[in-house]
Amino acid sequence: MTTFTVGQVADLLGVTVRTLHHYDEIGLLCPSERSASGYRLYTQTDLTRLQQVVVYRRLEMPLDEIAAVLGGGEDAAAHLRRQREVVMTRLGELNELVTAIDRALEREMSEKPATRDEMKELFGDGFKDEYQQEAEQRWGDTDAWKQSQARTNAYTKADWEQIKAEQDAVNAEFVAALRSGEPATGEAAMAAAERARQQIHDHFYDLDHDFHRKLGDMYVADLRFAQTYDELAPGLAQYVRDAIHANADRHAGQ
Amino acid sequence: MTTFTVGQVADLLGVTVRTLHHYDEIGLLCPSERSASGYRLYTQTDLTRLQQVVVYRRLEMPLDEIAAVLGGGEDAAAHLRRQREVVMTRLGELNELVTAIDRALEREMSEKPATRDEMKELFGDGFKDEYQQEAEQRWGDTDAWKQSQARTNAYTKADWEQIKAEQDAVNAEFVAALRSGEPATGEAAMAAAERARQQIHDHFYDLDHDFHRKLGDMYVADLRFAQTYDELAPGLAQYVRDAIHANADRHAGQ
DNA sequence: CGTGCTGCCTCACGTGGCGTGAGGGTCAAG
DNA sequence: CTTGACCCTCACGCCACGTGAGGCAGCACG
Repeated sequence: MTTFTVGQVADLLGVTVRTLHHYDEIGLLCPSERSASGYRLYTQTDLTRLQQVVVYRRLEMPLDEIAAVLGGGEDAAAHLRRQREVVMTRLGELNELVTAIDRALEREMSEKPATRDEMKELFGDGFKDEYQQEAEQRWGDTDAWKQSQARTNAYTKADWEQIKAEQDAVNAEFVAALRSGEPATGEAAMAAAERARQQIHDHFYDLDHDFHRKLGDMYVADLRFAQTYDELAPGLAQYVRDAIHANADRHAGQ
Repeated sequence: MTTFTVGQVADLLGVTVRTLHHYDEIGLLCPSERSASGYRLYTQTDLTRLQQVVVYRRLEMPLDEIAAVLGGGEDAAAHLRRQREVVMTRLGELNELVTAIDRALEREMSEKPATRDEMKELFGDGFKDEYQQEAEQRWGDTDAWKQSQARTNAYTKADWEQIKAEQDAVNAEFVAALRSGEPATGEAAMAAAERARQQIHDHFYDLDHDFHRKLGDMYVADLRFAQTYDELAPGLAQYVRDAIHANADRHAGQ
């Protein structure tokens, strides 16, 4: 029987000598022979087994699992099919990784996190430092505030543009509903209210229907909000507040 | 200034507390404040930095390199491109591995016709009896269907393995073309489309370019096909469809 | 027969990116 | 004033080896 020493095996299968020692240590692949002077001697059978190990290893399967599947007494074809499946899923993961990198690259190229000036340009008078400070004083120690700060901090200019667009869209829905003469308790107004809530929930902080009521009340009570709304359409602030309450009632009733 | 404790940060960014401790230890991300009692307090600046770290980590970049990127010049884009290449290389390796496994499988295969169970094992969810039946209802009275049935009945397991491998190879070509940024009307994409057609033609039923268009359209229209393709790469279904049409156009023009 | 040179052996510690306690302080709620 | 959920700092464990150190084995050359 022709046998091979560690070095030869290492060259043949593209692994290091240390790796073979390691596999021997943990009992994953013990050479079936030893020379008189203690040299490891690998037979053909050892080689085929090692071949399997190498394939599994390239799939980043942990060694104990490899030992398990090789010990399971399956035929070679079963191993190969299993290996194939593992490779394919790994391929999928790597594909996702590539697209993730691509997205990161894209963002790196065009849109670094938005600066304060860019925000002002976007939101105009609606975005004021002093207002920010006041808000922090009022809400600063709440979870919602922290969550909001954490998220918005990472938003890029593009993100903000999209958020702004969504806000405008929802506001347009409110205006349309109001203009059409539908009451604030109507289906369209409630749908808009729900979308408004969802949007805050998605982009800023967890917001349930109960807390949304308080926000709605504030839109009326706080002149700066009321003014912003009423500039879009007279009476809109109150209308939005009522729609929010109606929507919250509906979800509470269910 | 709003600050966050380890637990909050961990929840927000989906890492463990120990990881934050580790990043602090190695100096990759040290919280810029500490409470009187020694609690780590992370500021928003820390959060944005950590977010960068998390992103890079998802790309399997070692921590010291991440430190280099975040600490050194602003050349994050270059690093991302390098990472992309690394991942692409691994993708290539895995593709080679797949074909190697497929060749090994082919050798292992016996000559007996494949059973239904074996087919399922091979094609996974892509092969469903109900889908087979639906296909028969839709196409059962066409020549193509009969031809396909006649041929595939005689195929051995080894045959199926090879067909699957060929399919995967063609799909890989499409993915590569898509990734490279080449349009679906490009040479590589059209070549892949032609190979796809040729393959169906060889293994299943006579398929000319005109009918191939309809198949392509179905890849987009039928969610089951679209999903299978888009799992390989987002937008692949549409890309394949367009490549098929472009290829058909070319052959019609000649 | 000695002298190198290469290859093999066995310890045994190092590495990266954390996981997993141990032992003990801190903080808000009840 | 307790209780339970957090937080702290060590410090060792894990995997799959890498990387020597110190010492035989085997073969060619002088």
